[in-house]
Amino acid sequence: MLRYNGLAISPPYAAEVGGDVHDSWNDAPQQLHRPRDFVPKIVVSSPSPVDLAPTLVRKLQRFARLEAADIDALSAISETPKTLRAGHILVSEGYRPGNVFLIEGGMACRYKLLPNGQRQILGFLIPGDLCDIHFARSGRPDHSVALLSNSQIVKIPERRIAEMLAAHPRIERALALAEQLDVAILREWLLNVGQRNALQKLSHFFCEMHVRLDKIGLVDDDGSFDLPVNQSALADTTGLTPVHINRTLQRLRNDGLVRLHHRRLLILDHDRLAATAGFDDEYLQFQQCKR
Amino acid sequence: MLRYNGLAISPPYAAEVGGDVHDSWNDAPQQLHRPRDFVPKIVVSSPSPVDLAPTLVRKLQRFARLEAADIDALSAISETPKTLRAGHILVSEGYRPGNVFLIEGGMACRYKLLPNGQRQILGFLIPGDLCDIHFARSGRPDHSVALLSNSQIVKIPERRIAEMLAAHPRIERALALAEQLDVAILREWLLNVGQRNALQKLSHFFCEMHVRLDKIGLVDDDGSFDLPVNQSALADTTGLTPVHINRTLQRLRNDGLVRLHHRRLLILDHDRLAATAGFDDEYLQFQQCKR
DNA sequence: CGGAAGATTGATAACTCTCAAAAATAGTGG
DNA sequence: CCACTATTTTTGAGAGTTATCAATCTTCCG
Repeated sequence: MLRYNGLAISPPYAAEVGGDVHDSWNDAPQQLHRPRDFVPKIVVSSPSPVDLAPTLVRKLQRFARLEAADIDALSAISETPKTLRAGHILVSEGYRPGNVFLIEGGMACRYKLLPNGQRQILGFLIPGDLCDIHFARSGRPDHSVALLSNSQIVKIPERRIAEMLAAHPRIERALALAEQLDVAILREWLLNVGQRNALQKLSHFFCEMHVRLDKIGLVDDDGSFDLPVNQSALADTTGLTPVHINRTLQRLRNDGLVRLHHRRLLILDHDRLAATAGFDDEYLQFQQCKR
Repeated sequence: MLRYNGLAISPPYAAEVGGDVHDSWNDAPQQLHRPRDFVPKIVVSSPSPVDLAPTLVRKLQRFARLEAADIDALSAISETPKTLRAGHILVSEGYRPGNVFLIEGGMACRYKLLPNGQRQILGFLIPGDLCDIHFARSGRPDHSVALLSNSQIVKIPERRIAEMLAAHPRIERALALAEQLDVAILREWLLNVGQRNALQKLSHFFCEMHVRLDKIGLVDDDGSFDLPVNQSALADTTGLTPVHINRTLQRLRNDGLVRLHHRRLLILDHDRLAATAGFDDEYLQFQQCKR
């Protein structure tokens, strides 16, 4: 039952169990294992002063009709992103971050650890996602956030966020709605982990990431996208075991549904994948401004 | 794997699979099974005009320092509660409710259904809980809410809620924080269902309900409280099977930890229960105004 | 090339599920 | 108030999915 053997818990997470990371922004990368290169496939954002936080603006426009002043404000709070390495811990459970982080490129995940080292991944943060308005405003975070790949991260001081929200109610509303979507995803995950079998869990996760990344233009024409996870991370996402993930992955591969190689997922037959998952993207369609 | 045999899905839920309930406020009770009496043990609220929505005010005061005007506003929107029967569906997935419901007494649960009838319970609503600000403001609900026991429910039109929130930012903030707590609970549930074994899952759920109900004064001196669930509901809460819940419950009982009788849970040894669950109530302590 | 992390495989165990039936409990109606 | 019925709880046996353990192979990076 316990799984604290170096497989499930990669060094950066294990290190944190007794750690006391506060603001690791300028730290040298913490991970002991080899860093994986972040290959910005679609978003080739070498951010220029005129095009700051493009991912955030694009995302929020799905939830509210932003005006020029709003977009200016968003640009004003967005510093140039900094590239942090895979394994970097943005938010550590119990320690008030004091900052909000914006994922400009790359990927991160929320997770909780059990005292014995078991890890449950609670969600994935993709470009445009903010982490975390509420950590900053209230209490200590009840979970941690770490980078899955080398990622471009914008750090925004808590105070500037607060000022912006106060001055721009449309942004505040858009963020609140965006968060509602995150909660809807969380609910679907509970259903996924609680009720479906291994094959369904894994394929459902793949379908969800496909839809989410497709919305922000990170899926290639051939239906492939970056998914910087190893099989342990998939295990901690679905509540399964790395070994069982391996075997389930093989089934999906042999059935001609997906291929996961070089931290990229290729969906070969989207319809059949969705069918085996029992996937219905309705819960992801929550947004105010449909186009 | 499938479980659509009358055990897991009680009639009211099964009936809803193909149903189209919108506003069932004045409907005759929908459930086919025998209604369970709601015995208001602690809250003996025969609500008088001067003491409306006491549960909501008390709850929100945990999250913000409300002033007299705020409390007046809360009283103003609160009609006299109506007693609805166990099984009543307050919110039905996909159908915009148009109202917000306040649980004044009794208990309800959020849940999602799979096409084959499997049900995952997503959370419990206890007195003082509101359901659901966000359903009203945006999109269609992605899950349903049903009463677990005969309950006293206040119906509040969407528009009145919106007006109140606009006029009383402290209330809005308190509600937002209250919702953050709900999300923290949801995250802990995902950890629970994903990573713990049957014994831990069940005892963790019991610990959580104990803390939540204790905060609002619904736990007796002897450590017992109303928990209007059958073993199928516990199964759908934890992602287990009714049969396995039964056996796990027996273990807890034989170990002298809890007794569940007449829809009341008696915790015999709180410390040992928390120990077997690996329960840490930190995630439930999220609140702005500690006293 | 060397070493570490990750993926894969095989054998075995364990937890949890399924099925089916019996016992107990609670609400219904005469 | 008692019999009657539906629901819920309990039990047993057996099956199945998933976990565990341990070794090997592969890949990646320095």
